[in-house]
Amino acid sequence: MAERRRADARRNLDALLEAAKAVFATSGVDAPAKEITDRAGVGVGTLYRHFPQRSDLVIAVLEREIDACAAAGGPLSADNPPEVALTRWIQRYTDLVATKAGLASALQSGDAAHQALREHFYERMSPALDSLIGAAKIRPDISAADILHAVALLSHPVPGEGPDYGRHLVAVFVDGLRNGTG
Amino acid sequence: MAERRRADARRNLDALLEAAKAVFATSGVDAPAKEITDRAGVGVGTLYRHFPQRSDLVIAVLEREIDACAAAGGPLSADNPPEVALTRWIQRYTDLVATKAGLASALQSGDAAHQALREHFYERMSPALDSLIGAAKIRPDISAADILHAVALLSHPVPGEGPDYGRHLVAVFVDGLRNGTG
Amino acid sequence: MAERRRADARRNLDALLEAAKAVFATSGVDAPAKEITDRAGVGVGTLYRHFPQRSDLVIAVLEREIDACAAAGGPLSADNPPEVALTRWIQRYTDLVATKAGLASALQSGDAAHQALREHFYERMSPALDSLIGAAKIRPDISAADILHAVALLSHPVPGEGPDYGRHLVAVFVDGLRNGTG
Amino acid sequence: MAERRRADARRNLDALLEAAKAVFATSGVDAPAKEITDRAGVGVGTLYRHFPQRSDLVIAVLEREIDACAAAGGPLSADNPPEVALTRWIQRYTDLVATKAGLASALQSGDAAHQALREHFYERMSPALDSLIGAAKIRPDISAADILHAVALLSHPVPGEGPDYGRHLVAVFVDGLRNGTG
DNA sequence: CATGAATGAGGTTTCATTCAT
DNA sequence: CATGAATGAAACCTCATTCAT
Repeated sequence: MAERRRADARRNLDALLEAAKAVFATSGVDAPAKEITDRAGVGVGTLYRHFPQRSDLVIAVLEREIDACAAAGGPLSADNPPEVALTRWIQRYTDLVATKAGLASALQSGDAAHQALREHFYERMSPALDSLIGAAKIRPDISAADILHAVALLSHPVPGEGPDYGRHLVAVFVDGLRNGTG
Repeated sequence: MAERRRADARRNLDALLEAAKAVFATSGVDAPAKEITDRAGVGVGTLYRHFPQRSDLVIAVLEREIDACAAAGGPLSADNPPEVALTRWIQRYTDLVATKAGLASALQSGDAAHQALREHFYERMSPALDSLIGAAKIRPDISAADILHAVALLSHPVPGEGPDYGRHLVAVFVDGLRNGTG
Repeated sequence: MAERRRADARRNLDALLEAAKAVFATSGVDAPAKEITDRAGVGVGTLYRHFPQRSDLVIAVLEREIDACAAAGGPLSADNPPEVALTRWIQRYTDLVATKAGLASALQSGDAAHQALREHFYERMSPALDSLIGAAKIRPDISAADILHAVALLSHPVPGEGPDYGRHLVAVFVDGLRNGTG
Repeated sequence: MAERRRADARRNLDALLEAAKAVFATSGVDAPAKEITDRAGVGVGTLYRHFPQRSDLVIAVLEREIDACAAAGGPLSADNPPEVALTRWIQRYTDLVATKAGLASALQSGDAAHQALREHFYERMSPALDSLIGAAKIRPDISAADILHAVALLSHPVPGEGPDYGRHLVAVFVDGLRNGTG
């Protein structure tokens, strides 16, 4: 009985995460709560029970992908020369930020509702990027946090353009990272 | 006589512009209309009389500075080698976008309410930057619009940081412009 | 000098009446005051000086047309057989009501502000219609006032339809007038 | 349990319908939403939840009576000769429109907010009247919709007169229906 | 633990009316 | 007498959030 309850709760939670993922992609992270709960087929109360703050939901939705991206740093630096590893990882990171509509703006917005997300995000990403930076040679006046921040900004989706546009701008920035050392 | 009345109207209009400038700086360009009118000491109707669309107000607040920035391109390219002129102008542009809180986000938001601002902005800035690009040698896969867009993104104010932070990131991007494809 | 002032005032008043006539026809009697004054090329204050209450303006506008319509009865009955004169006059009256969007409601509302209009309306129209009715043969249980009222209602403009629609319905009613006598 | 909640909701909904009915009768169908919700003792949000469009509320208020009137056509044509059935039904329809304040004006107003009401209304009434028209002989240039519209107009309540006045005018119109073109 | 109806603050926009010039 | 800028009440609609069931 208690198990059944837990199973139901789990199912609701999964439905919410799935729905939120889809809605965030189309309407951004500030989409109305109702849009998410309707799609998940649950009441709004259920959303608020599981995710009292909006960031809680955003974090939960993106957690796996954030973790996967952070974790990709190890294999990349094991299999590639440092510069290549860094470039590849930034590309992966760019794709993450560019394709998860709303992530970029949530990271950059001053909104207190996204504070927890920002903290979580940088906590995971900074160590991963730091070890890549340590191996590769980049200009010393730029930190991991700087890169994370800059790439997130440059990856902001642009209405008329596809995700390649952000990658293009990021490539210029990455070139600049090497350039300054010369 | 009619002059006197116009003086009153002018005073209100100035108060509105002043208030909007201040409010935009603290609360962004999407701040509630009431916040602006209260600060200006006028009724909401007065705001809507002068600025029916939100963009109209944003444009009015920033117009002089936008125009001044665009106009600075000529003297800069007359007095400096092309590369220096370009760099200096981008610095000036960075300062504009970075210090006018809300401008950066208004440019990047897909919000229809800011469409007129975006058009006005790019109409002024693109020609100015285009002639600087033509003289300086930069990678050919980047247009004036790309630079305007990227710098606006990188200049997004960051809560904990001063305006130098944006300049720092922009400097890296500008270094990347000089590279071919690395 | 005083004459010049009076001439100017008269011109403004005429412009207001002309503008109100046009605006009432398209936007109804509750159209924004600004719409009328803009069309007249005067300030709103001028409107309020001449017509402190909205009904004052409605009355002034409609009085002219009512007088013109009532006056048309004489010539029509002089130049046509009685039945034709009646039909033609009702057509003219139909056109009056159909194009003045607020006349019917002003006549029908219990509003004391429109009392003067109602009195004037029936004072002018009833004799005109009465002499036309007297010559033509219609059922005796219907008075001039009944016809004026019914036609005004049937002439209410219908969004999707042209003025012919009202004329069509009125034609049926007019047929009913003859029919009842048989 | 869920039943209890639904009972509350039902009570609110009934209160809204009751309040709307009363308010429509005194202030017309365009009365402010707040006037209705205050009278019902609920928040505005509750009104918008149940009736997103103004027409939805108007329809809900009048639905039963509209349906009852439409349904009366069958029995009438079963029990009476065609002409009598048509006349009786139009009388019944006249009473409906004349006594439900606001219905007549909502039907006639061009307001987009009442579009759905008009559609609902004509969807129900047209078939009922059509079958009565088919049996009775009336002039062919008049459709069911024309009659519904004309009668609604002629039934507009007149301050100084009772409901018989509208019936009188409608009777003339109905007589006109039997004529060809006179 | 889930539900979803209810709330009501909050934002926008429109206009009738006043009144200083 | 004319002007039209200013006012601010009023209406609309939307959601985030609560809480009784």
